[in-house]
Parts: sequence; C-alpha cells; structure tokens
Amino acid sequence: MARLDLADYLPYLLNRAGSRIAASFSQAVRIHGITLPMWRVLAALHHREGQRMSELAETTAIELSTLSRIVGTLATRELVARTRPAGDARTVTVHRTAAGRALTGQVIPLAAHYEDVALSGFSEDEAVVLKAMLRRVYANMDRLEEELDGERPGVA
Amino acid sequence: MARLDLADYLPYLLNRAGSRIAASFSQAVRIHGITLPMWRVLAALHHREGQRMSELAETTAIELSTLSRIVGTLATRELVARTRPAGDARTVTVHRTAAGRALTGQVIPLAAHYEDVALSGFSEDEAVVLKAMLRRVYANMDRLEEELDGERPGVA
DNA sequence: CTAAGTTATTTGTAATTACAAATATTGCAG
DNA sequence: CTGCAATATTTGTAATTACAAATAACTTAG
Repeated sequence: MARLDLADYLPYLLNRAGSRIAASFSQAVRIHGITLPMWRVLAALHHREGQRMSELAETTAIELSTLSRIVGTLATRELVARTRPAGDARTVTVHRTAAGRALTGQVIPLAAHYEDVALSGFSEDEAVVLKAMLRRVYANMDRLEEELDGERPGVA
Repeated sequence: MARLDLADYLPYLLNRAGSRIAASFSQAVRIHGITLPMWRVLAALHHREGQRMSELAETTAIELSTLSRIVGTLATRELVARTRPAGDARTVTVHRTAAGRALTGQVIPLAAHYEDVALSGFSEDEAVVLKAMLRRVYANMDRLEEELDGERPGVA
C-alpha cells in the first residue's frame, strides 16, 4: 500500500494551520457584524482600492460567483460601492465607502493580534522565512493549473 | 489609519497558499468521484483507522456537524463504515471498507504529486523547516481558543 | 439507584458556496 | 460596418456548510 504520512504532508499541514486561524478569526469578527469572507474583501481593498471583481477574486482566493454575492451584500450594507469604470463597461471596480474604511480600521488591530499569536515564539527572521516559503508554494501552483488545463476537454 | 500589509500578513499568505492547493486538488479528485472533504476523511483514516467522529473532526479540520454528513455520504457509498464501539455507546468509530482503502490507494499518488509540485524548488531541509513552522503556527492557536472561551457567555 | 449534569453525535434549518448557464460588453476578422 | 469569438460579471440552482437545538448515553453526587 502506498505511503502518505499525513503528519508530514504539506497540504495537510497548510490546511490545518489555515483552517484553524480562519475558524477562530471567523468567530472574532462576528462582533463586528461581518463574516470572514467579507473581511477578506475589505482587507483586499485596504491593500488596494478599486480592484475589479476578477482581481478581487484572485487576491481573496474567493471564487468569482461567490465573490459577486459577497460584494453584493457588502454593497447593500454600504460598506463598499461598485463602479463601472469609463474604459471597459464589462468590468466593475469595487471600493470601500467611508463606513467600510472605518470598519476596516476597527478590525485591523484584531487581525494584527491574530498574526502575533500565530507567530508567537518565532524570531523576526523565522517569520520572514516562513512567509517567503508560503509565497513560493503559492507560486509553484501555477504549474498545476497548467496541468489541469492540459487534461480538460480542451479547445486545442 | 492602522497598518496591515496584506502581502506580508501571515494568515493571508497561509490561506492563499492553502486555498490554491485545495481548489486545484478538489478538481483533480473529481474524476475519482469524491470531493476534497471526502478525501480528507479518507486520508485521515489512512493515517489512523477507527477514529471517533470528534477525533476525525480535529484531524480533518472539518466542523463536527458537517463531518457527520460527509461520513454519512461516505457510508452510503460504502467507502467507510461506522461502528459503535463496545466501551462507550455514545461514540462512533469510523473505518474504511475495502473499497475505501482501494480508493485511498488510487488517490495517494495524486496527493503525493501535489506535494511535490507545491514544494518544487525546495531543498529537503527547507521542506522540513516549512513543515515544522506550520506545526508551530497550528499549536500557537491554542492560545486564541482560550482567549475566545474567556470572552464567551461563560458558565464559570 | 436515580436525577441532574456532561459528553458524543446527529438533525433542523438558514445561509453560503460552487458549478454551469446566462447576460453584457468588447474586440476583431472579413 | 457587421457578426462572431472572447472577456467580465451575474444569476439559476443544487449541494454544502455552520450554528443551534435535539437526541442519546454515560457519570456521579446524594
């Protein structure tokens, strides 16, 4: 029987650590009246305002159709607004309202605290190394996207 | 306005890397007729057969009620079976059937490939370091669980 | 022994999510 | 120009998920 040591399997360790932070943070943002995916959108816009839906989907790692509804909810609550930019009327750019920015400001200290706890016991250098490695892993996945494309029905 | 550099924020980098592997692997296991959460259960049982629901929830990072239905589906498909162990009739232990083990064996090479790609460009030592760090991050989250408990309604 | 509290799991239910299809707009070939 | 493929987003819809409540079984104080 083939080997697979879960305790040493990267995707498992990654998911386990990520899920645990997510589950905990999800609880924590509740008192601010938002869900974790909503926070992810606000944080992405804090990083760069006015992103298009497709960009936002990539930065948040939220599937596009799901994102569309989340942004819809945020727009209803007037935390973000959607704009059709002059250039290409197919696209939609999203930006936070004043209320959205205010809420973001409220949550940021909490988010920072979560990172602090997650990295407790890490030296400055270790934290840098870990983050760099996670970026490399992310970038490595490009290769798999290609593999999957190759095996699909394919327009040739 | 408070600082928060998303590009350097650990929970973000963690989620982004994890989600990307998950999304891709999710597609890949489709041809085997299972979803990613189902695979997680099978992999957890490959790691240790006969886990109780609550253990399985912890190892898979799947919420207990969600897990209950996933295991139900796997049981319907006769990939796993549930047993009431002799000792405590409240608990349920789960183990794979022969078909479940066979399917697991089929998917393992695929899973191994995903890890290889995710870690491409990493030296053996680097991979060891990354995995160890992810375990530390996971363990660090104990502290936050405690903090959350402290702020809840509280019986004490 | 028995009732009250605790632990383990499942189920009710509303919300969230993903996939596929639909819609809307653009760009380009002829 | 005009129609046809390509791109960007939304919507239809069924499945999945999470939270809370319910169920079932154990434990223990009295």
